[in-house]
Amino acid sequence: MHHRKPTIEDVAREAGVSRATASRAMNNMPGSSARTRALVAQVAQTLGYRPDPAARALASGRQMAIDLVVINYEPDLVWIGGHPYFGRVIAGMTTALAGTDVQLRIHVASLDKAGELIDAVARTTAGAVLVNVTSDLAVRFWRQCPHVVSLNTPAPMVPLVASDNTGGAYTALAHLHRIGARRIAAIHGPSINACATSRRHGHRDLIEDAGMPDLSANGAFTREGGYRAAARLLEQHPDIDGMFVASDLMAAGAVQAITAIGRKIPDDVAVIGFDDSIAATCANPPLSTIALPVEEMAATATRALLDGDLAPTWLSNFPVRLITRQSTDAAALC
Amino acid sequence: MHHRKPTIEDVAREAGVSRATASRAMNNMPGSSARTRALVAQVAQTLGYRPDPAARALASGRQMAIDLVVINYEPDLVWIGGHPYFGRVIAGMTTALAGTDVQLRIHVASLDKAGELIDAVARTTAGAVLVNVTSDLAVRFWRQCPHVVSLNTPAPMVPLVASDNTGGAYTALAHLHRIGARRIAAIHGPSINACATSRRHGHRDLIEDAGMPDLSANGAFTREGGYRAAARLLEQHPDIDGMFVASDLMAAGAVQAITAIGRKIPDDVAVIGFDDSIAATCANPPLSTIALPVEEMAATATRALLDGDLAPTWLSNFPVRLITRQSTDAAALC
DNA sequence: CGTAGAAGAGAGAGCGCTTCCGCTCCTATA
DNA sequence: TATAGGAGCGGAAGCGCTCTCTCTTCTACG
Repeated sequence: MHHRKPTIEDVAREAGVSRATASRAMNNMPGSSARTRALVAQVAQTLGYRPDPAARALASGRQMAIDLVVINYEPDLVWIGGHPYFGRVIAGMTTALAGTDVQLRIHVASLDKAGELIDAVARTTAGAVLVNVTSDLAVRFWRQCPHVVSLNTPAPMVPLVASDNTGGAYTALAHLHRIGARRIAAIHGPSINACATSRRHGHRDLIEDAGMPDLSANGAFTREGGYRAAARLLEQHPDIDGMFVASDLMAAGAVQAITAIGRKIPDDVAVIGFDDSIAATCANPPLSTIALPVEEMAATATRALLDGDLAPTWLSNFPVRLITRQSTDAAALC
Repeated sequence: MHHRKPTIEDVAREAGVSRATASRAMNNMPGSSARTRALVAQVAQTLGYRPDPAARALASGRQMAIDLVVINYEPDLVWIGGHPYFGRVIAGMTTALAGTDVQLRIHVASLDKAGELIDAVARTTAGAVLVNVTSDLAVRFWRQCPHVVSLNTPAPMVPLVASDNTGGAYTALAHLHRIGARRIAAIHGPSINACATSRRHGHRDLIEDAGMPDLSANGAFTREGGYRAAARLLEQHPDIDGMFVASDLMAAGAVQAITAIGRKIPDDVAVIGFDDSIAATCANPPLSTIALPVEEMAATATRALLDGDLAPTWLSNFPVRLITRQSTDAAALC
């Protein structure tokens, strides 16, 4: 037994055939008899042979990989696990990649190591999707590797797949207004986040159009952030009858804060979230929200990468959709 | 301008140096002057040169990748996005991989394509973590590539990283019993799922020990499943004063069903979930639950793969932890 | 002025695999 | 029986890169 891991050469020698034949046999290619095929398979098995993916990729010229790069602003990596968004992105990319032999690789880094990661991935990737990557880092990536798409975060020159966050926020607030809410509070996300900023704009647009006061608070995109912000707002403005929350996770917290002080949802306070993530359906009552086609967006980005048709300023504004549940409509089904 | 993508050869020629020099310069290796380094970088830039990862991996012998294989039993791939578990697994693996130059690749397939995927990945991987992969498929994988760890699903011979699901369920039910619940209903997960089965055992153990009746229902691991099962149970057994639900996602649905008919949580019915996923904190009131160290388990599995110390029957039983929130303790902080 | 030593650059041998090309041999057909 | 066609296999040329070894040149010191 050698120490070195067996190569196809070893298999061929042991089976008494040529490398070419061994390769054909193991890959079930035409031009190899069932007999040899079995023999080679047998030898490979006993030798514990595993083809080297790198060598195979190099020789055959196929086998690409697309990279998903996620920057994590929170101190704890666990955040990734707690956030429903990434799973949806992965699901979308996986769908687009199904059937191709392109692999999906995941890279996550905290903000302080983001630069390193960006450079490392950009050097070697055949194409990448950027999630949560700030504008400047996205540009840095693009300069090293133009084969990249940013998800939801615009950056100069970098191809972008985005959804209509501004319009979504406007729609959400319009819905609250339509069902009669006039004292509508808003909880925004961190301004470092491009989506949060767009949603803020949608909010501003509607309250201007409807002539309503600006009752805003800010928080991190977490349940706790939503809870605290909502509690504070309710204290400052006891007459609030509607609440727009820029993320379902925060909205779930807001719902808890509202019921904790004995207000009824939606009768006393109607609440609407954003994202249509799992947090929206798990909240109690379930949250009306704005659905983003995250999977579809991720799939589109991936397909663009595969096809290579990335116009320099290519941009795609995915439409969002209002979902009505019990947090704004008591009669909605559960 | 050639059609073919530029190789290091092209860069070297264009820069008037040898391949070796170009390689050294671009990889910032010692033995190359700042002058050449700049020149080569410049040429590479204008040529749009991107090193071929496969060739590089082959030549250098480094660059591994670890694969995460997920089988999706639900009809819709979106499920992956909706389920908090996978994000946590990825977070754990990422943590373990940080600092190494080992890549993380993700593979997802539906049940009907699972066999193909298993074979394809097993043929080429340097090591894999199996999530949600049934026992027989895990064995099939292991036979082709013993460098594998199954997460939470035991399979003969396949190295396993599991948590104490049975003990967790017992603990959860004991907690309900301790706070005074005597008519405790249970909602179990699908029996195809190994975790669900273990939790079922924990439930059976406790109701036997405590001499309580078996008020059980089954459902898929979804919010809807939990909602329906809880509604049914409450109708059949109006005197229920506690509910053990085998997953937080289902428990979030159960909470909605309970409050929908006007019962108070935890005063009328105390509820406890399982997983400590995001669904637990988003529920209203927030759910007491059993926390699984999913990230830690995934990290352990990954490290084992990296180190290569996989004893054939290696097994690790991670302890679970009771988390108390308002669904069993009205006084708990939010 | 002579020589040791270091530093920079080039030649070339692989890494492990796929695949094109051509050879042999076996079978079916005239 | 002669021969075309095809199936099965081996030889060998790479795929694009890294890295060791060798050679050249340049600096520094006696």
